[in-house]
Amino acid sequence: MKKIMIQDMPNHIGETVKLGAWLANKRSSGKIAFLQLRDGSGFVQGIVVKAEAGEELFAKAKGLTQETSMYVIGEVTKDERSTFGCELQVKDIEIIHEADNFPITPKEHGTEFLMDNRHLWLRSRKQHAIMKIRNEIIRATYNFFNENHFVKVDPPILTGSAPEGTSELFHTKYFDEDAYLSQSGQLYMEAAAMALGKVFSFGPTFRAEKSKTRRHLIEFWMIEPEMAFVEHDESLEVQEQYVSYIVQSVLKNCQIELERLGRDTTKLEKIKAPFPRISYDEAIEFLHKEGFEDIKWGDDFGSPHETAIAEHYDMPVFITCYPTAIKPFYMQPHPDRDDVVLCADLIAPEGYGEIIGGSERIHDYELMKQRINEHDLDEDAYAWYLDLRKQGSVPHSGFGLGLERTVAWISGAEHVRESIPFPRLLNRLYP
RNA sequence: UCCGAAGUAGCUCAGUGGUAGAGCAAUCGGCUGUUAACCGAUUGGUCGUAGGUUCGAGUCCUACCUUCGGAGCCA
Repeated sequence: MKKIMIQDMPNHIGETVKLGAWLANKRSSGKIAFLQLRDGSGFVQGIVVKAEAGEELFAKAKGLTQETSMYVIGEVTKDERSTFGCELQVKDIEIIHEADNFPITPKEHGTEFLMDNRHLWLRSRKQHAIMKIRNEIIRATYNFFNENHFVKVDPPILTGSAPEGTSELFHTKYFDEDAYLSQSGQLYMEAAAMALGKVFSFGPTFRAEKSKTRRHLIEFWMIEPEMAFVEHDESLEVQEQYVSYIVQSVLKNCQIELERLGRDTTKLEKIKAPFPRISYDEAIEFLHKEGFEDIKWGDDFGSPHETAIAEHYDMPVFITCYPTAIKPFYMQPHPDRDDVVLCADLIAPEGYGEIIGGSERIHDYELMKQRINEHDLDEDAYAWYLDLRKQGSVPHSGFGLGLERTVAWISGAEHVRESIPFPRLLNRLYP
């Protein structure tokens, strides 16, 4: 007998097959039992009719506890009453392991309880769907960059110096030296771009910030492309094409998941390049018109400001050319004015916040050296980075996309903690 | 760190100073097409912790602990 997975069942209509599955839930009456089965690849309903299955099998089916693992043997039938299109007429059940008091019942639960049981919560339909969408975004990312001739490069996670002086770093020991967990691979990716042209990284990032919002994780995953001979405007085009590509991939390949999450896909269908662009200057003017009187030119935007701007569009929006003073040291100045830099943040719609931060990087040696000193950074720690500007330096740009915020936005999750399997939060290192 | 909210059964919550409650889960029974199935019964409590006010505190007061949401910071 053929052992198959639930996702392949539509190709085996009329055949008797064997499934390895867990019991997600069950409903039963005196003469018929409905087993909600899941095997990771999908969910399907198993039917046990007493008259056909016999007393013994029917009693066994009725007595199954939630999340019991088993092999189920039965005939695959087409049935329009099933949302999946087919069902399994159960002929035999071989219990592998009986689950004992599974804590996540079919009713409501609070987030704290669910997070304490994250290792089990992942089995639920909604979490399963979000993880599938996360996977699709990762798959689409590799596809997009491979199709566009980017090379994947892995920057180090243990670093000896701070890439940006601002955020807090996780400190650790590297034998007798001090070391820090990476909060961005960007500087290394710049070196890689000088070797391979167009590169991208995908890896974990660590920020020891005491942030407690639905948009923040202590450990999160970032995709950081870096492109030689690519200037600011060209980088924005790559960004909007990339984001459009992943949204369209999810729409195409995760229909069941989006439906299960109740996501309004009409909003996602509109996401197609080009995206609107608004300069920092225009954004300040816009905010004044919207009644944010306290903000003045030179201030950084807070999250209410970003949301007000994003609400004005049904697409992600670029906010470009921020004041030099509130941005990191490595950003290229605007060619026509000294007080702003060639950078852009991409703000997702529906209040999901900034999903991309990017910029053109300074490629002039003297200017870079000056900025390092202006920011009171240790020139010796950045010697290799400065050296890149002495050996055939070229204009280049790059950006970083936060995976979890993107997953949360596309899947419609309330909080980024649901968009990563085991979130690391301010007060959570377990499970 | 600051502002706000919360902590009562395994879970989600109600409880107006006077006998500790419901729904779900679990257990038992009923029901032939259920979709968080339904119906009946049973089991289940150190009311976050420590003090105080009161004849009497889950309820009022004080302190502390924990959690959640938001701000700042950022992707």
